[in-house]
Amino acid sequence: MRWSKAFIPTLRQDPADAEAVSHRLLVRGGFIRQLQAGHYSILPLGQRVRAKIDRIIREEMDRIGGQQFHLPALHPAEIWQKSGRWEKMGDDMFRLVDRKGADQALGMTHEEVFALLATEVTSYRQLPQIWYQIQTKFRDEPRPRSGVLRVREFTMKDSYSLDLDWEGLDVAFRSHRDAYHRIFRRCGLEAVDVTASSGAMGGSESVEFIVRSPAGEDWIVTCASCGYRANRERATSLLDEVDDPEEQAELEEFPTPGVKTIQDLAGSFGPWAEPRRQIKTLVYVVDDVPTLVLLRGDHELVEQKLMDATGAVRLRPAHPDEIRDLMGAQAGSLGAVGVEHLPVIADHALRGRRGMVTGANRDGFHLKGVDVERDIRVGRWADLRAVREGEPCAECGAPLELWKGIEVGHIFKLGTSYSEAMGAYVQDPQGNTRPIVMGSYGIGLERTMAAVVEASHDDRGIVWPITVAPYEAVVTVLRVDETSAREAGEELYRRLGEAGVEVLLDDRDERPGVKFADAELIGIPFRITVGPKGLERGVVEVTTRSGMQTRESTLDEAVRWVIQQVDQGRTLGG
RNA sequence: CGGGACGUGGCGCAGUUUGGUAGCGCGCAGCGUUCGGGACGCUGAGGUCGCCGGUUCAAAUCCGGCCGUCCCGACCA
Repeated sequence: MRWSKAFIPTLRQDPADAEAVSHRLLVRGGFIRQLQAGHYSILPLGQRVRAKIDRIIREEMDRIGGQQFHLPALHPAEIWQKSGRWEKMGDDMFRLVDRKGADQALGMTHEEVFALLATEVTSYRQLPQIWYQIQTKFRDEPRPRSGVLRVREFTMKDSYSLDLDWEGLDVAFRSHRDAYHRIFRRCGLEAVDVTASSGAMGGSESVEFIVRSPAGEDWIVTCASCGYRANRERATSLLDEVDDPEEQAELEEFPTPGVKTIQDLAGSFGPWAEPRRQIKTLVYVVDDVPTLVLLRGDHELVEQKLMDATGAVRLRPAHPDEIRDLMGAQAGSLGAVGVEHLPVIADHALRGRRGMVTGANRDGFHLKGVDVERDIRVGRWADLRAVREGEPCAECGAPLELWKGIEVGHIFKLGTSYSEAMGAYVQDPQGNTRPIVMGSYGIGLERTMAAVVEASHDDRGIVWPITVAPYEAVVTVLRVDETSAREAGEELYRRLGEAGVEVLLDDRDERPGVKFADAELIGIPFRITVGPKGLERGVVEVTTRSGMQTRESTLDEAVRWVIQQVDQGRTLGG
């Protein structure tokens, strides 16, 4: 491609709306443009990058026996009603009505459609199967953000495994896990697999692939000592020693005027009211049922854990007026002591605690001497609290680390819920009819592209790994008005192209600074610079984008070297 | 959905407080001089000031409503 003919709209200044590095650089470099919040046009450079990621994914999916499909993006409501997700997906699903008045949905994921196709698999002899597609997904995200990291319309590789039994699913799950590691490694990413919550997907077990980045939205807990790693939605840690008083204390109400927060209370009274001696009482509406959620005063709730523990589909904090109606007091003076009319779910950290402090359900009053088991009717115990940095690992006791990352992939063990819902059964060797055991596996392509930028850039711009770079080399011609330079550039361009190198010829009539800055911004791995001055001495320059080292060589040697480097680089991680 | 900020040529911004001719830098077009790290001169094109309504002799500017975008919190590839 000749740069003079290419549509590569680079920007000299950072776009005003872009905060995240990948957003900033992908817009500045002319890879993407926004149409509306959460919807981006992929420009030619971005398309080339995505096509490379697409290809790597297909190679690795095919390697584990995957077969590629292409399914509709518009679905009849019936299939979603059948699986129960027409309701469950709520506002996240784009819905529309066709001219006949039939309800339609834009696909957020394709368990239903694939399970429907799986009804044509009728014998265990046809199993296992791995089916996949690379296709557009639509999710009406409440808050799209960070450029292409979180959008409402995106390309996903989704695959589905079909097996006779759970042992088969284990195999499919493991091969996907291995394939995902290869995919991300080939994209130049270091992705960590962590145990995660299954969320709206349902199922028994799930693993996320996370790339470390400050632009990420997931908090990850890892242990350097034993290798434990989990999303904070699932992570646990050891609790510190409890130093409650031995003897039973009397329950006693005491005035706490003006006290609204855990901190207020701790500050106004002695050590017996410190946060870890308090019971935090939250009111949540769990699938329309108001519920008290209890945590230790210094602990923070993870809402996903509450959803997982209750199996809830919808969860929200109660509104202030609801709280007043239910509890007779405002947030700040709430407690679960004596509460009979609401379900109470409590975090494990409160088990067996005594001498605790909590709200009295009377504004300006609290209770002390609370014995959790004696005074509170806990309907259910669960792990609800957020792990904090430095807490001891539950496996080995070493201090845990907490960091932010981007979720580029997620794999789920689904089980039989979708096959049962859609009627996908096979006969086993004994002639019994059994539901197909399914797994579901996803990778976000544009998000992967953005994650690469997040992980690989410098103050000049993007540093693409060769495997996903839009072009592998750029020939930068200085002084296109000078015949010698122009002809040498054309020759380099031709020879590299003939050798199969994806090469861009910067034949624009621009000053050197502009050309260098653009080539570095869009992150082409190798640059050959041709100018009249060098040519007088018979040399060109070869610059490596990562590290920005430059060396002089003859034209022949430069061609040879770049071809060799590209060949080597393409096999990265493969 | 809660909180904050913003909306003025393709991009980045000033002008709004105190109503009165729509401006700057970059980019773009033409010509010339330059050109191995984002050149310079001259000439020129390009704007419903997010939208609707109100106040006023007069609105980018004041008032009301709506829409859009970004950031922070709850959701996911």
